[in-house]
Amino acid sequence: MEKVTMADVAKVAGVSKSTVSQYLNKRYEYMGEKTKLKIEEAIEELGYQPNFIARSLKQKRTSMVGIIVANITHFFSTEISRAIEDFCHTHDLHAIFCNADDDPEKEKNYIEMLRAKQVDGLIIFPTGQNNDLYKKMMSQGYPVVFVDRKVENLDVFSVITDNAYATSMAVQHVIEKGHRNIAFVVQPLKVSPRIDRLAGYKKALTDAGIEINSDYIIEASIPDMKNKLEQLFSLEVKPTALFAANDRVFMAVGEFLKEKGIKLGKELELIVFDNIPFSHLLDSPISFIEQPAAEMGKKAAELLFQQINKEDTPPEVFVFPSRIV
Amino acid sequence: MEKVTMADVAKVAGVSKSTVSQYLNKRYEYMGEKTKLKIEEAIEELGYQPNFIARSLKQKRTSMVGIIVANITHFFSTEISRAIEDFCHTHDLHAIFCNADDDPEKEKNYIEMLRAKQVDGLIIFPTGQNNDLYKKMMSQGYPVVFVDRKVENLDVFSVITDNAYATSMAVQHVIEKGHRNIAFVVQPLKVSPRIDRLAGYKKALTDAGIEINSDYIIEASIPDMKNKLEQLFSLEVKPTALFAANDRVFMAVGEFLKEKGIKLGKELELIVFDNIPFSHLLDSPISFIEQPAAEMGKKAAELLFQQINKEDTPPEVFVFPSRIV
DNA sequence: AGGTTTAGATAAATCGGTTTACTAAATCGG
DNA sequence: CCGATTTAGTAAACCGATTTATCTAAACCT
Repeated sequence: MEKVTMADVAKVAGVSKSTVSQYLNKRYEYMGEKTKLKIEEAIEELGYQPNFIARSLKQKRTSMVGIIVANITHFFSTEISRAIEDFCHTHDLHAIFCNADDDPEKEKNYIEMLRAKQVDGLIIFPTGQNNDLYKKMMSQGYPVVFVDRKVENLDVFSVITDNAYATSMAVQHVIEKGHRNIAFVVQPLKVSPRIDRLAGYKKALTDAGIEINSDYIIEASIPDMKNKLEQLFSLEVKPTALFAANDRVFMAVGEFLKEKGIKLGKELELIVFDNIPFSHLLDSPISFIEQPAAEMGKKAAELLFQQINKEDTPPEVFVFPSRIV
Repeated sequence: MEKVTMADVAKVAGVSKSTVSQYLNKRYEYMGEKTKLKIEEAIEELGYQPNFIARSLKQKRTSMVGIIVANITHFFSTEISRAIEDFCHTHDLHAIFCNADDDPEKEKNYIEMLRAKQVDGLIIFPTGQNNDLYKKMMSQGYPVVFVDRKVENLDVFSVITDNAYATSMAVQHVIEKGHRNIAFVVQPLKVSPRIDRLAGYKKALTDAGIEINSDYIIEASIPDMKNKLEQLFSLEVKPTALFAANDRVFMAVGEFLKEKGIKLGKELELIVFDNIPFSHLLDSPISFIEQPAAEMGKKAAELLFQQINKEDTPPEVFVFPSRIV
């Protein structure tokens, strides 16, 4: 395979390892022109490629950051990831993405493996179920930023959206259009955005003096969703509007409606909380709440970068506004 | 921060570093029960986490593989990535994803940095513009698998779809429906799938005895596409069917049609080559050619795994069938 | 008893760089 | 011309593990 090491280069160039190292690190302060050239040539001749692993071991710094995404096929996540990547690229950091699949076990696994790999910091879309581990990292002063979801009782940099507010505004909007029977469909309330969105929904109804009807609130996992929707739409008073709390819910609802032949717009008004790639191509009149994924990703990366470079500021939660489209 | 090393554990447990190492690597062959326990306790007490970097340096093996994706926001890519990730996860490999943005410079950059990081192998969606570098890797016997695109004159494991065949079948299908004026829209013909799809389109027309009209073939970058489409739809004989060579093209075309108020189905038949997340929710009658992303990703990962484990088989190209939906 | 196994553990070399402390030669001011 | 300073380069320690060759003490065998 390949085994050219710094020692080989040194030998060929007729200098010491140290000098080659200086050269590679561009410490030219005290270095003769001829030496520089000789090293350059030797590197060229041997096709030498430095070994990052060795360097990292000594420097205790890998220039890598880990990103643990809850679901890599979720469009919002890839948008954020993309932004993080861009930032890292311009700051000489390398991003490693992992997919935790919303599974706390996997999340734990990845956190541990990334730390074992000595990544310089972590950006996490937390499952929220690994509190001890989170706390341990905080107390060790390890650089971490949480994205998309907040975790209670934890002093950590976070980047989220105003889930409750945006939802409440959107629902209020629908109420103003004359709707009274508004359904809210959500996956199990395990993470903060879902909880906050439900809270926003309830607030909007309450503010408008509409009673909250628990029949209209569906909390189910994706496989169970169809059944629950079946129930919802066999109520004697059917909903005239429906709020899908995220894109997966939207997909499930969309499939269901298509199957049942329920027409959007006339029979049912639909609001979706999430960025959807082809949303503007859909001709149905669906409202979307879009989160500023790019800005959020950039911010998260910035916050991590600051921590890695020991700019000591107390953890803060950054809330970005979502907008209704 | 954190600085517990194996030496610390050894000291606390009252044994030598070597023994601790054996323990961690589960070489229990010659190890007393009491020693095992002492080490276990010491690790627990100190909260010791092994340093992967150090291990990798010695073992010359990082258990990491790099995946260089052409475009991370491309749904097809994330589906493949997901499958690769799954495979790696079950085989104790860790996947690092990078986004080359279809930029040969970035691609080169990432290849070099991943190799410097000593990843055990690479799965690449190649830009096709770094032939020297590809060749170098091949000649060094470095484990590599190409995905989605093939590169000429290069003996390398590849996983692709039958682009020409699938396109040709789809176009044939449209011809059977009675269409004669079929447009083909594609981004610059820089990578093999685009070229092959165009070839498939031409073949279907020729086979059906339809003359190829170059006015109906649009090759443009996404920003230029709108203008070109404008031209296409101001021809005196407008196309009645349109083949979008991938999802980006589809988006551009979709936007254009929406703007112009051109109705799909009646005025224009649309065929798209690519997996689209919400395709089944669109009520317009669009045909999609879907590639078996999950299988392809798995296969690619398998091929890489085999190479890493030195199972010597000559490079092969695996062609997966796409299906029309 | 004396020699051979064998179980259990270890010292030391190694991986490929970085970094520190040190030396030798060249330059300089007076 | 001498001592001080600057310039150029090096030897050796180090980072935190793995691995090999070695060692010891007890068990085993005639």
